[in-house]
Amino acid sequence: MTQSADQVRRATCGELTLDAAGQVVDLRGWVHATRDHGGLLFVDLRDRFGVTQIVFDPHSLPQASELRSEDVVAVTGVVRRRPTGTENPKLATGAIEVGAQSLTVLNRSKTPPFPIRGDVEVDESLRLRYRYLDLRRPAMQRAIALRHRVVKAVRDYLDAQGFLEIETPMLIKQTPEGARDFVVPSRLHPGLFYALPQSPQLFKQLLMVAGFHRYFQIARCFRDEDTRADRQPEFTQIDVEMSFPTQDDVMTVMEGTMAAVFREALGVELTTPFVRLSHAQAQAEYGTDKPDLRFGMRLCDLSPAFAGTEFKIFAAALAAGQAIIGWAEPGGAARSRRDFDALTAAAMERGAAGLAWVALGSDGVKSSLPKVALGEETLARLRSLTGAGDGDAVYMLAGERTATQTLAGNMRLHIAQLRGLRDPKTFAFCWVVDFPLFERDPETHALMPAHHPFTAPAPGSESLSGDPLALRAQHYDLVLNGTELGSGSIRIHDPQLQRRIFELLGYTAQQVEERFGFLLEAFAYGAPPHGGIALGVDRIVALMLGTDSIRDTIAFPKNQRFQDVMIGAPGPVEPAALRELHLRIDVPPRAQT
RNA sequence: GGCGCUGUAGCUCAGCUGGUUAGAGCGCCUGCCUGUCACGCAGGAGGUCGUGGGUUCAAGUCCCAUCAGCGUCGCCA
Repeated sequence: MTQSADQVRRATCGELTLDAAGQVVDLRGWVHATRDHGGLLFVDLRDRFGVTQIVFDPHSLPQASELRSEDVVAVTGVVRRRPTGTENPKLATGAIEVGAQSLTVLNRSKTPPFPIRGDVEVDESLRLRYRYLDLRRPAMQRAIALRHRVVKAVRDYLDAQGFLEIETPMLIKQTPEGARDFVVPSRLHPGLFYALPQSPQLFKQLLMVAGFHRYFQIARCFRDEDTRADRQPEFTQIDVEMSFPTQDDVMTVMEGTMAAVFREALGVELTTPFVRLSHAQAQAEYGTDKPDLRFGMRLCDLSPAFAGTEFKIFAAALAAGQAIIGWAEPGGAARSRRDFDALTAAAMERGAAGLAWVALGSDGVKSSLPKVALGEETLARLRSLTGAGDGDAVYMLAGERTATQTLAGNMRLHIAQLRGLRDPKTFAFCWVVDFPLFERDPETHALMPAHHPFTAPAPGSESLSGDPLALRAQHYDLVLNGTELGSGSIRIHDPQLQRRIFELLGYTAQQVEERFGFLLEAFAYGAPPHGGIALGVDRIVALMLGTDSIRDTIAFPKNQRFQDVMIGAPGPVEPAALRELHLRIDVPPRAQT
């Protein structure tokens, strides 16, 4: 009965087909399901590669009746064609089964706290508590495998384009600007601290100074910010930097990278080059700097259509120098009064004073606007400006231009959501370019970089003269389906220009020397013009999966409060460790958990 | 830190205006079953109703506090 070792083939649970019929195989895996028929026992054996049905004869292998879900076993047996009519087309291995000759239980499993089979919704905190079991479930197996293929496609593509993958340090120095740093005490240098990198930004620029020409890294980044739904204290970026590029060069490389990623990992062909929008155009037509281009409903300025209007609210807004922003919803005329009221309420929840609408129904025009405001001429202009036709609805919001565009952009997304236009299987990429170089902090009114202070001004803005807010930057964002995947820029390589930027941002010469002296010094030794970008891996994978949560793309994520409930992190450290580090804990009692 | 939603069996959930012994499906345990694959059939175990206090003759249900989870806003140059 027993086979000698060289006749037994090790196989995975996903590979056996009719071609293997007659072979004696050795399968190892987890007990996925058992179906005990008394005189006959079926066990679905599972590993990462699939599921294979094992058939036991309980008379010859009585211990098979003891098998339970998630036990780990080794089975040898003969691959055979299933009896006609009992094939399972849902299974890749469904044409065959393995008639068990021997069974070894390698390890028993307790009953799992939630089902491994199927994609049953389970409370996320429980999943994270038992992440190693959650990861066995099909959805997470798919997600982690997809993530692997994404990263592999990035490496393969960039390698072929002449990029070198270079690691940069995790223990670096605190930078007072930007997000809060995670901090690591130094034992050898009492009282001093390392910081974990928020990104490898300065190191990749130094790698360009070092002449590596094209660098990338799948880089872990750390930010000690407050919690947010779609945020993790550590996350992963595809970090890229190039020497001597134009903005277009960087964008072209990233378009190729994304095309390779979607082709290799998902089997989806992207159309390149991606759509490019100026920052101003994105704001005007979509009310955001990360537009969702899966659907239309572009915003437009309807102020001209209401010049001289008798509708007091619009007239007052226009007189105050404000704008009327509108957009058309195809098919929107079919909405009921109740629908329009609900949309109005949604707009007001978002901060609008109200929402005006016009339904261009085939049986006549209905509107929230008074008749005096909707003459033939006004209607004609609404149609021509928004592109609305019969059967469509036009919406209008009045107020301060930028805020109203933002609000309208919000409502545009809301309506698209209601209509199911935000299809997770459609991938609409775009670039947003021509960003301003600086913004003003709304509270302190301090000038701050729109991207970061290493971003080069656009041609025409290099002199840094005039209104700083009017300066443009060689800064570009990659956006997918209304989500920002990442930001990049051409960097400053001229130490004089870099110093002037720091100066404009309000740094003293001493601060610049302390924080960025090494960078400016490096630039003094023949720094090549350079530029790059960083894209969020977690987000890319989440969008490819159609999930809202980047936690579903990370094997061992932190929960919403940035804790790992499985290993219990963060946790206290031994008093001896604190003494060695010359640290004393001084936590107010209420802040202790 | 603010606001909102949710905590009932191992899991997913139901439980009305307060009223007998708190239910369902799945899972788990036992038995039966030779072609199932969401196997079937019969039986069974399993609950401090998040925690503490209050109102009431009576609280899973009402009130207060608190903890936890989720979501959201501030924050993320």
